[in-house]
Amino acid sequence: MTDQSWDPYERDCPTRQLLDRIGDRWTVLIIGALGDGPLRFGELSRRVDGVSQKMLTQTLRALERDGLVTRTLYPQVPPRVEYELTQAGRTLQGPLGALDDWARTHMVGVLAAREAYDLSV
Amino acid sequence: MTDQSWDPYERDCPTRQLLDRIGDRWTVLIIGALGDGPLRFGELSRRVDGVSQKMLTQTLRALERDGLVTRTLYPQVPPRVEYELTQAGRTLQGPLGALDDWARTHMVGVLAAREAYDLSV
DNA sequence: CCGAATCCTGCGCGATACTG
DNA sequence: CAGTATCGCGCAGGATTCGG
Repeated sequence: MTDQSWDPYERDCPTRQLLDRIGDRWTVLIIGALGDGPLRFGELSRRVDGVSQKMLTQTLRALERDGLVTRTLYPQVPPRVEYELTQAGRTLQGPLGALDDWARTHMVGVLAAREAYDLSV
Repeated sequence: MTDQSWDPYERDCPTRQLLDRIGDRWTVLIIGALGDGPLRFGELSRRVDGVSQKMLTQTLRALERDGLVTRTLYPQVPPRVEYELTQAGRTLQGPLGALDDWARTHMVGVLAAREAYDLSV
């Protein structure tokens, strides 16, 4: 063994792969919105304020592709589609919830630090 | 009170603010790299594989501005600068570590689901 | 109601070159 | 070693329009 105790962030490490996947503006918010149970397309777009139809569709497709969300089409007219977290998707709720808690606790301080810094410049 | 149990993701909620802040390719990796203790600029750029000088500087400045990282200049030649997590910055290690653990456990499955999905299309 | 397809723009970010 | 300055492209993603 070497004395290298730190495993560096290589380009293809799991952390990077996850970041590439959820590191956009909408994925985390959509997973959060689905946390309470299945939602229809329209309900989702209302809960995630400001998301465009295109990005909502695109993000949901990606989540479905990765096995984190299921898409269920009820063949009726008008069409009804429901999205729901899979088992795997639900395992993300914990880590994401921790981030959410951090945000509620610390973001005020961060914003204050930012203002103070700007004044000092 | 209303029967509205869900607090929607308004444009300025803490979650969104945090996401706007750490939702880029480098911030999370840099905080992770600083988790073991202070590091110099050059050490950081070696640990975070692929980060450009520009993005490393830029991200570190933003972290300093938000009170998550301190920058210490040792006036000697050649110059020596060390970056270190602040108390507030260290409180992020928990939530970020949880995400990291998730990635190590589940990303393989996600990648597999993705491949399966692509084949089925 | 739920999407797909197209067009168009901003700016994130990498590459490169230069300072103290 | 640790930055700053400038240029330029790629592409995420918003607006809009059309289909089932």
